[in-house]
Amino acid sequence: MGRPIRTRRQATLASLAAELGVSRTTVSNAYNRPDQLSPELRKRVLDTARKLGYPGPDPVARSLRTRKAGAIGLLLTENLSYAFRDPAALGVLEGLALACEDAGVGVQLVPARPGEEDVATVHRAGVDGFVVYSVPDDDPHLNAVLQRPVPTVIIDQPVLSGVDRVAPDDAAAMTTLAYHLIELGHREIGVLCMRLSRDRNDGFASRDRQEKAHYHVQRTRLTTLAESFEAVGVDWSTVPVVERFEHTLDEGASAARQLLDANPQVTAIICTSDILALGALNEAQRRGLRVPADLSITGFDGIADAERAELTTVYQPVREKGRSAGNLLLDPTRRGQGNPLNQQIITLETELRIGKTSAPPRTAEQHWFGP
Amino acid sequence: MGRPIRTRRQATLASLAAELGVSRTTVSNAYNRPDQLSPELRKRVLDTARKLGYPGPDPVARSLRTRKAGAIGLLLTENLSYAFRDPAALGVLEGLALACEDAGVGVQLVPARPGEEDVATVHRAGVDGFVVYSVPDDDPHLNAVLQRPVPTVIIDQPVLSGVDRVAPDDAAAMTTLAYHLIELGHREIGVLCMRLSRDRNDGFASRDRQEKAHYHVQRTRLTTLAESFEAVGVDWSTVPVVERFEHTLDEGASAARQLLDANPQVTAIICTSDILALGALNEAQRRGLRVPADLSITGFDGIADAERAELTTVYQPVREKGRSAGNLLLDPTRRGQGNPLNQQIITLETELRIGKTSAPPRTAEQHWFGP
DNA sequence: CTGAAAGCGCTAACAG
DNA sequence: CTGTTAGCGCTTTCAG
Repeated sequence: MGRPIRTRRQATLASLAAELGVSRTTVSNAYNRPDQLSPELRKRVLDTARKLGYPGPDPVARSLRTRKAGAIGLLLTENLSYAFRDPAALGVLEGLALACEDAGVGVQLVPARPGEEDVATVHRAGVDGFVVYSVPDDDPHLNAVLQRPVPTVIIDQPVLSGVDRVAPDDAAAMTTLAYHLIELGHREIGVLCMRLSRDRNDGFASRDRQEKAHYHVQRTRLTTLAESFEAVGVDWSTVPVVERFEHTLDEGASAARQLLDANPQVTAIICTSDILALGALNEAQRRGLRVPADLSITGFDGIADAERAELTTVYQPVREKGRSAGNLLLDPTRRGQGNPLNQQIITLETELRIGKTSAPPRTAEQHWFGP
Repeated sequence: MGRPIRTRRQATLASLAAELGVSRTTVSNAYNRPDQLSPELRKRVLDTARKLGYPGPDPVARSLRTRKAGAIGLLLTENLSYAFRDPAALGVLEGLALACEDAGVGVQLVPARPGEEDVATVHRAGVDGFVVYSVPDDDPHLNAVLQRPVPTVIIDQPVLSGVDRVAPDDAAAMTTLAYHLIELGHREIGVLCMRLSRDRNDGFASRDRQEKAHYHVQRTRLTTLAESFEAVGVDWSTVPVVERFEHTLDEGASAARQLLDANPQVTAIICTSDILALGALNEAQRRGLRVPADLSITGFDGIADAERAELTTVYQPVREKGRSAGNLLLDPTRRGQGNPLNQQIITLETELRIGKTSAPPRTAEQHWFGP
């Protein structure tokens, strides 16, 4: 028999059908609807398939026909190395993967390089929907996703008309945290935050920069903080806010160093993430500052390491964020998306977790509002 | 104009061409080969596209035509929650993602539920290749992947004829580690290992079970260990090996507890992963055992937390594993895969890292082989 | 620079 | 239970 030996993918559903002398439908049914043909015939089909080296229906062709790719795309901020090191981001990814796994749907990480205009990757992704997580609100990739005629869920992004959204109430959470510190008596504070925009600025962030930040979460946390403290008479323009582009313990430490060098009077450092706070903790220790006696430090996110360190922080259910987003996307009852009237906004609960890194400042009198 | 308002995806390349009065080729070129038509015409095409709500060429149809999906599939062991919590697995994922990002290719996490025979997810994944990482060697999903007519790279799996493979030399690494302990004088040892097969067995693992383990890495590490110690007169059948299905610090601790309760005489616990070792460290501390004075503990992998704890361990470049696998898959010069003669086997370097958790046993004389 | 022709490989009615 | 008929939406020679 002169059949080619190693020319893969020479066999196709049609050629198999021809070889067998049956119709394409029958072969298709052998794979997709076993109940639609006799077991014997099915066996014959499958056996011949094996003999011919036919690997089963081509997934892409099937997707084109059925209009289902069997995967959803995940658009993450910038370099993946960051995403894979950040526990909060990982939690989201895990939650999403779990939801998709339950539905037998794949999760495709769509490469989205920062600077490049290679929005093409978004256009080329064969997926049934997108989840967009924590990208700057002016990211061209986000725009490209919105262009695609598939349902999209955004996580931790500003509300967009007609687009489902999952996020905690960052503003409320931050307000609660702020008042925790305010009630303890802190008025001289400093802030550490993550990158505010796509351009790198490792150092103090002006109020203008804070308000114009393109990372929605950071912007919200900062402006909420400002409002809370201004409500009790603190002039926000005097509050030092140090920004870091990279999100690591070391950068948190160096940011704290920069902050404390310039503002030794601060009694509390509020960080917009646990990672930064943990780094700040290291720096405090290095300087011989006792926490919380000499300095209070707070985080945000509630990652495992924070709990271990008994950090005062805001816990947010990161895994739940991913899972909700996945469920929203996969929910078969929610057809007709893109319709503003049918938009879902899911707000997740957060929880202030008071650890051992916050206490009244040494010199200030306390302001108790309670009994 | 009676155009439907919200019936998404009504516009197609063909309808756009018709509307414009040009050929489909021209429209296609407007998107894929801008240099093949005048800027004016291109602009007109794009403008009309926007007006008609045409979102650009359909990715799936394009994939069918070009025979390129623009993504590679990743088959991971079992539940993702495990993969996303294990630093070694994450390193692999990160490395792979990095390599793919550089090539503008997506990474699709293919859901592969443990027990289920839902190999369908593998058959349905529209990808240009697969990376398989650390699944049991009898996993049906692996088989399904091998069936697909696309290139595949396996990581940390037994060598398979004609399939590219990336892995460290686990045997050599474990031998080196074993001799480190042997030279220190340890003869009474115990072992903690990860799951050996798909069936759960939290407890002692018989030698038979060790040798028949379906997780290649675990099997290799254990059998190598056995050989090394038998070479210096230790009867391996007397060496307690405790297995754990879940891979967490707590399970490591509980495994150590089980081991030490039954075998208080051991002077060293060798763990097949850092996580287990770190858990064992916790348990030692809980019992008031000093490490390494009273008990030596070693890990395997070289994750960040191990370094922080100054654990004696074997470092392996996990990120590099993922990256090499990705590069192998994406290398355009390596066509004609599946050919045994063209098979690539990449062996990664490992490094014994002696930390502060290994020292001579208290009571034994030391056996120096050196000067 | 543009168009016509020819499928990529498959599934989904709808009849028989 | 099986076959016929029609595309899914796109790219790509190859001529003009």
